[in-house]
Amino acid sequence: MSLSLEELALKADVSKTTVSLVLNGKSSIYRISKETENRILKIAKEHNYKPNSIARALRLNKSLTIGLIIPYLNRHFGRVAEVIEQNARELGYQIIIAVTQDCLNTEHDLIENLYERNVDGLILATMMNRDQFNDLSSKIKIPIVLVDRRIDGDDIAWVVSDDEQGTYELVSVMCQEGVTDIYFVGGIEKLSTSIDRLNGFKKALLHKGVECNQSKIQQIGYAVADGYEMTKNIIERFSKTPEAIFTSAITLLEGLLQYAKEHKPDLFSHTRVITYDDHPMLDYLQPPIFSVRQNAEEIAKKSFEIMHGILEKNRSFAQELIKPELILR
Amino acid sequence: MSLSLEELALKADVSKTTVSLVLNGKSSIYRISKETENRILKIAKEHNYKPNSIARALRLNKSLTIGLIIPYLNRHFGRVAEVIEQNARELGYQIIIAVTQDCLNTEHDLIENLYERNVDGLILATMMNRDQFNDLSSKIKIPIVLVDRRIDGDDIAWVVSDDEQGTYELVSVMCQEGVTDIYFVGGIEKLSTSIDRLNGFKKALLHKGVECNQSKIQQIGYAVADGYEMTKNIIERFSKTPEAIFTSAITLLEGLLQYAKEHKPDLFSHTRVITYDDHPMLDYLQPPIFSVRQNAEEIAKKSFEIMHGILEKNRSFAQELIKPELILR
DNA sequence: ATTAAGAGCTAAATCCTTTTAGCTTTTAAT
DNA sequence: ATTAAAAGCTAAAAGGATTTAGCTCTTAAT
Repeated sequence: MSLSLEELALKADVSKTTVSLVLNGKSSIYRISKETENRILKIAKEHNYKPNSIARALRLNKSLTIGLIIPYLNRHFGRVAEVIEQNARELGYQIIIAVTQDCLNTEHDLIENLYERNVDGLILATMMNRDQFNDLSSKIKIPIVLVDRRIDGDDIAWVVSDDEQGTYELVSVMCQEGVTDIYFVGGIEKLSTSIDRLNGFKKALLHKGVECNQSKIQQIGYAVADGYEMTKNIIERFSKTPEAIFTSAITLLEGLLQYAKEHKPDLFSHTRVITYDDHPMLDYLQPPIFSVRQNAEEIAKKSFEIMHGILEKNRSFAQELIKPELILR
Repeated sequence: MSLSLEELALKADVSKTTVSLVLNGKSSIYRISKETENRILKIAKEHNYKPNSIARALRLNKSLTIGLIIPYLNRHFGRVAEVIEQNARELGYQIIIAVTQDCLNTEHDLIENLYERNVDGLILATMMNRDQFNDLSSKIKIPIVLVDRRIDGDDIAWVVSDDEQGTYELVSVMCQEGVTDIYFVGGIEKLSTSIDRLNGFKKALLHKGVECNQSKIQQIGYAVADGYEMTKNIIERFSKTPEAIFTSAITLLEGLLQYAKEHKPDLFSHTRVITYDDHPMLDYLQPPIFSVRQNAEEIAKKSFEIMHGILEKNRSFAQELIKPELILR
């Protein structure tokens, strides 16, 4: 590494206290003379002095490090992570990423692990419910910002896509076209993403005067295989092919496509498919699949902004719904 | 945070030295009695003692943190990062991710930044050439493992996909079918990924007795827009539509698809398209696009393995070519 | 009874910064 | 000439772990 404060002090012929004060901009408060100040600054610059971040973290009890815990580093969360990282770095923070694979136990382990490793805050795409989260909050004395998946509560900070509204608008487009026999291919039931998307789905139908039949709703999980399974159920269980299927994540759409390719090549001639989440490759699929694009950049930006506000400007929690965008092809 | 060594020592009625020795498994070396040892272990367990990682890092000059610098957190690098993270965590390491956006200056800044932040090693998808890398190596006293992009050199550790072989095999499939009028849509020219893929490309043609015409080779960059541009060049510059186009990354394929959609909807009726990198959505595109799937998991695993070997088993550098897989649809 | 060896443990230094409390010297005021 | 205030700087502690050198007490040997 580079020089230490002490070595600088030696070269400048002052104490390390003086060097530290000068470099931390406290010269005037401590009446360090302009001359000494300049000498120190010059020497520090010449030697490209950088304070040892670990010693600093120990003394200040502040590591300038944020933990980011997400289910996967897939397209969506990869983009979220990328943007959080850039925003964080600009303000002097580092990001430590950890991946849960949507396993609650793993999530708990990772939180504990990062907490012990002295991160200053956690940004979390959680699987916890409210009780679990409250338990955690009482144990952990660093700020937490939820991302992508929210938990109801007046004092919980979160930034999520407006899943309900996005789904509502997308499904409404179908309804507008007279298509109301729509099946819901959903993810992990208890997550806010599922709850909100299902609510938006039902609302759109209701708005058209159609009560949603419970048998048209499936919720297994967010894996590709789950999408395959649910599609299979829909196709095989009902004699009539559906007018439309809504998949509530891009992975579920992948599962649907896989099933269709293997067992139902003519699916698209009878059935419209729409999906939450967008993907550029959808532009090249026949027939066109309408989608809802989440604004990953904005989600990322806001979530770090809130974290930063809590850490440095002692703002308190905040909640943000980020508008997604309809993509009609 | 949890208790400190000192507080534990107080409870166990011994010095903090003793506690430290016991917890670090040095009881017998320092002749700590079984009785004392057990008492300390019990108390430590009861209070769920975890050493303060920052204090430890300061004292040991070892942060158990690895920096991972990659161009983007896209599908490929996202998966690589995810697997590196999991492997690292199992062995007690954390990963700090930073993203260069394929900008050399950013890369330099990030390396410096992570180095100052006391990472123990760097895993790097670099844009540097050999001289730049040597410069860096002489300044930076931590191990570096290159990933995805290699730099020639006997003492440089890297793990990359066997780009030449993968491309050779893929292009050979076309040649086997009698298609030899193939265009190369390439990325950043000086990177090993480009050099190796181009070599594989040429080799496949040569093997079929076809000398590759320089005018069929384009190399701008790895962005989607670059793929669009190169496709445009190929289509507009030559009167005859090509028999086949090879895109050397999935982003470039996206650019091609975009151009085709906008300006050349019948491209696929005349032209075969093949690509480096795979993507599940390719399964659902018409016509089928052959591809080469990189083994991101293996690349990730090996690169952390090498890093870990250098850091803890004082092995030296190593180099690994990971076999990719042909996907013929 | 003295000495040597061994058992069992610990004081203090170290890693590098930050920060508090206070020291010495100069200048200004009476 | 004395005192008070200001100027300019620093010693030392703190943060929490690791590690070296060495202390004290017991036991065994002569």
